[in-house]
Amino acid sequence: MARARSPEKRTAIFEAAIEEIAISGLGAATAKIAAQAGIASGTLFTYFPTKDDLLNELYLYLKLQVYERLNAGFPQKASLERRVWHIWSSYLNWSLEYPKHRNVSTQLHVSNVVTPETDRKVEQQRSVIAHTMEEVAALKGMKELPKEFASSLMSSMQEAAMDTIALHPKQREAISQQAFKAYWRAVR
Amino acid sequence: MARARSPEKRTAIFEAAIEEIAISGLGAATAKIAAQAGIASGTLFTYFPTKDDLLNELYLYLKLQVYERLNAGFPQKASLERRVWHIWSSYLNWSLEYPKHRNVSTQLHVSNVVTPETDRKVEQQRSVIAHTMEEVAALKGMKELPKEFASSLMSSMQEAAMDTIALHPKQREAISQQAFKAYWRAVR
Amino acid sequence: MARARSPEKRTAIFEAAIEEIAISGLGAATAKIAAQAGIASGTLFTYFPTKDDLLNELYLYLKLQVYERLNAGFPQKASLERRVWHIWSSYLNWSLEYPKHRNVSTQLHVSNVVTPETDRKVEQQRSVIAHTMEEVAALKGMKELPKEFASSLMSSMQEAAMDTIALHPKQREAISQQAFKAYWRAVR
Amino acid sequence: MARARSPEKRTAIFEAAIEEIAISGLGAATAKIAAQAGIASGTLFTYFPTKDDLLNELYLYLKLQVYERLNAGFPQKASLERRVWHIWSSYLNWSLEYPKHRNVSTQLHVSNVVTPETDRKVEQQRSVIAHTMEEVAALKGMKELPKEFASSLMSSMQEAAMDTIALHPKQREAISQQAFKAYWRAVR
DNA sequence: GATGAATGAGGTTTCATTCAT
DNA sequence: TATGAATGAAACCTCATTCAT
Repeated sequence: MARARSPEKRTAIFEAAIEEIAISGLGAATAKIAAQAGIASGTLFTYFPTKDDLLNELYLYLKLQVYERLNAGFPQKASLERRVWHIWSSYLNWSLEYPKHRNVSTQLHVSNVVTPETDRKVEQQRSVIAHTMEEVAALKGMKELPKEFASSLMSSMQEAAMDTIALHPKQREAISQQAFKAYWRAVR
Repeated sequence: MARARSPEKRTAIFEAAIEEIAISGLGAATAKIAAQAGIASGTLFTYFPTKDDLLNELYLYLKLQVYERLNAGFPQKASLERRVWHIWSSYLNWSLEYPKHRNVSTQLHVSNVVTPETDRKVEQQRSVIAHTMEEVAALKGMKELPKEFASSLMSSMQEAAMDTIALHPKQREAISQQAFKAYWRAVR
Repeated sequence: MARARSPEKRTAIFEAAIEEIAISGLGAATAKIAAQAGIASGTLFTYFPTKDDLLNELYLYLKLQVYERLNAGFPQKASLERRVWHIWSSYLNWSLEYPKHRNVSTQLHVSNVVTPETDRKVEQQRSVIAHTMEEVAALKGMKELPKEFASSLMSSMQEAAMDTIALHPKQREAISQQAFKAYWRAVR
Repeated sequence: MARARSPEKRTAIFEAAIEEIAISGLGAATAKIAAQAGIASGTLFTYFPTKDDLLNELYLYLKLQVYERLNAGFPQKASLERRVWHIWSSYLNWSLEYPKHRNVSTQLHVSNVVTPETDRKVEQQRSVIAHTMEEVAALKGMKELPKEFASSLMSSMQEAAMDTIALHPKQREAISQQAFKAYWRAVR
């Protein structure tokens, strides 16, 4: 499959897919996605051979976007707590800025369309935070638990924080900080 | 009088739906669900006028099942920590015993098919644990946060625990207990 | 097919069918007709073995009702014009009183569900007016035309009158009389 | 550019619909219509989004065909009687040449599927004959009646003529002329 | 490469009819 | 006899994908 010509169109398809999937779920019609992206329905298939391919690449697109955000301004030399706070707040802010992106990301995660191959590719991009999270996993609060738990715990606690922020949008910053403190108590 | 509508068949449809949705997602065909339930394709629609109705009632079915479990043997008079542990372990055990139920419950939760009406009905059944969770929300670790956070945090930490147990099934009991300790540190 | 017990229910089914067919056309569901008639859906089939049977008997029911109306007070000994006027006005009044009945009657007439057998039965009831209409067919205006034309002409001119009355309901009586005069000019 | 939507296929669908509806009524299956038109079942819906849309456009198609016929060779400058005769005979000939078209046109007219919107579009095409029919409405026989009656009367008398011709096809021309004379007596 | 008409399998839902109660 | 749950064929419509232009 020759890489398709216009990267702008590729991105437009992703953004259109996010829009449509947020409304109609993963059953969103490719024709609607194409229309929303401003291209013909057939054109979509010159960029992605299959709807499943689109969905997998979309998952990658969403995840990489998050990791790029985490990389940007990552305080390599700061204390562990400050580095973890960077990860925490970067992801939380992304989720709150792009609620549809997060929703679609979750739908894809829960569904069966994401292949192990795709999961592996995502995993490869985690390197930036992987080292930091390993340090967290070695802290007293986590050391009796498998090392994956610290990461899993962070994302799930962020879910909780986001749900709460959704109900009290004005207290966004305070909730983010207090929830992080709770996380830090749990892991330390 | 004609044949009465059988509750067994209703349940069979729910269980069949869980089976099929776990495999194919919310797009699972009603015809397949009916076949799996051992009834004719049309019969499904004498129990649920619409696929969306089925999905909403299925969500209720799943949630109520969990709440029943929590009620059973709830230690009303025990210490707060013991009561919270009951909630924690009851839900975790249910999820691990019925992984498909949990998966489907999550798919429904993330999707747009669950109506506010259904959500309200679910909320009504939370009374059992509501009181206990309010006590948790008043603890030092949570009192700076909106009161919904304590509940939200528990279910999200359970997600993390379950994900970890999925990777290390043999350490199930240990992970459950350690993760609960982490929760308790976070809220206390 | 043993004649079903309750004639009231039979009539209720006919009236319900008229109501439903006027709304949804001949595709009206038997279940809806039954519901409208206040009986269970299965019961309908103890009165009529088949939907087509119901439709045929309904056609008969509607036609006989009209002929009964014509018979009532038919001025056997009056002049031809007065007798024709009786037929004209009786039918017109019936149609205007029961517009749904007329509509359904037309739908059945145009469709393919009415069997020749049913048509023959209807024909048998025409005897009352048959003699009078034969006299009309012998008038100067009609004698160059096949004898069926005079009857056909009358019903079609009534259609025209009814359409016009529908637009000008207040002039009902005047239109009826003027249209009859036009008819009489055409046939005389 | 992609394949253009072909007017031939559109027409083929209309003709197929006429064929099928003449046999099975308005309940004729879209799949059967598509097969009869020589296209795939789904293709029908690229031409008409809905069965109801197809039916409405079909009604328009049938009506416009008639009006085109009336326009062709309309003797603008001839006497009123000759112009009315043109309308009379054009429509009658069309109906007799295409009995299925007429049958379907009637079924659609009686049914509830034709929207007011469609009726309005049909009305717009009447301009050709409108002027002539207004002259008829001003004649002595019609002047006591609302002006719509003259038109309504003509089409209903044609119905009568056609019914009679159906029984005596060999006398077609004679019946047409005699029936027209009867019409003329009625309106003059 | 881009387009969008064409395809037909498959999805949800309806419905006449049957039959256990 | 009356009931209405059960049936499954068939209806309408959607949609991923192909392919002529």
